[in-house]
Amino acid sequence: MEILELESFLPYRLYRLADAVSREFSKVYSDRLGLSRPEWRTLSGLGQHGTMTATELGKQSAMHKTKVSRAVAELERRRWLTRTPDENDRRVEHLMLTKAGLAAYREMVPLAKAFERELINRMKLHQQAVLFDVIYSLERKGTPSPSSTI
Amino acid sequence: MEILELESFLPYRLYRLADAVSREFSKVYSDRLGLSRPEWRTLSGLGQHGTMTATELGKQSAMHKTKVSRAVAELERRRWLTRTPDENDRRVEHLMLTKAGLAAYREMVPLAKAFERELINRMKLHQQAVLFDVIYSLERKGTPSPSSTI
DNA sequence: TTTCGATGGTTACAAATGAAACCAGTTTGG
DNA sequence: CCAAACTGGTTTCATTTGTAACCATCGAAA
Repeated sequence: MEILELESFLPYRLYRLADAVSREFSKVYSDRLGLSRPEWRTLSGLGQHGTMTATELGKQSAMHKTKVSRAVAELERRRWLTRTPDENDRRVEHLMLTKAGLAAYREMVPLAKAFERELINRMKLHQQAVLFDVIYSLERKGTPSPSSTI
Repeated sequence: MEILELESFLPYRLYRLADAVSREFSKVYSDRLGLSRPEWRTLSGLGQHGTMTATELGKQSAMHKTKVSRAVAELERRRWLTRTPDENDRRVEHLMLTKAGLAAYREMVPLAKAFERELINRMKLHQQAVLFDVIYSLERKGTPSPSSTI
C-alpha cells in the first residue's frame, strides 16, 4: 500500500519550521512588549513606512483585515499610534506611530535583527540542516535543479 | 534611524510561505473529506504507522495533546478509527484506522503526493523563487556558506 | 441625481486554540 | 504497603481566529 511519510512531507515540514521559528521569535516581542503577532506586524509596518492605512498594512503583512483592525485598535488604546482621517476619502484613516510607539519600534528593531542573525548562524552550525532539508525535499522528486542559481 | 524590512525578515517570510502552502493544501483534505488539520495529521499518522497512541501521535506530528485528543474524538465519532486499551497500562489506548478510515487515507495519499509534486514543480517554474529567497536570506548576512553540501 | 456595485473598516458570532486544571492509572521511594 | 510524583488523556475556560454580516463612503453609469 502506498503510504505518505508525514515527517518529510513538504507542506508539513515548512509549517513546522515556520511555526517553531515564529513561536520563538514571538517570545521577543511578547515578553518584551506584550504584543501579539498582529500587533507586532502592525508596529513593524508603521515603523518601516511611517504612515499607512489599514488596508495597506493588511497587504504588506498578509493579515486579514479583522486582524489589522483589532491590532490597530489595541495599539491605539495603548497610545502607540494615532489615526488621521484622509482628506479626500473619509473611509480611509492614515495610521502613524506616536512617540511611545516609535520608541517601542526602535527597541524592537535590533532585537529582531539579532534574532534573525542568530537564526541564520544556528542554521549554519547545523550544517544548514533546515536549508538542506528543504532542498532535499525539492531534489528528491523531479530532475536535478536545472538552471539553479545556487 | 534603523528600520526593519518586514518583507525580507526571515521569520516572517518563512511563516508566510508555510501558511500559504498549508492553507492551499488544507483545501484538499478539507474540501474532500471535511477534515481539520489536526484530523488530517492524525489520519496521516495512523495510516502511516498502522497503530499509535495519542502521545505518539502528538510527538510525530507536533501537536499539542489537546489537539490530538479532539482530533481522535472526532475521527472516532466518524468511525474512522477505533481505540484498543493497552494490556499492561490502562491509561494508554492504541488507535487504529477502521476500513472507512483507511479508505479515506488511501484516497488522500495520492492527492497529497500530487500536491507536493506540483508544489515542487511550481517552485522550479518560478526559478525556485522560494528556495532562492530563503537562500538569499541566509547568504545576505554572514560569510558565504562554508561546508555547504549544496 | 440617483442608484448600484465596490471598497475601507468594524462588529458579531461561531469555531479553533492553548493553558491549566483535572481524572485515572502507574511508578518510585520510604 | 503507602504517599508522593509522574504520565496518558480529557475537559474547562479564556483568548484568538475566520467568516460573514454590517455600516459608511465612494465611483461609475443611467
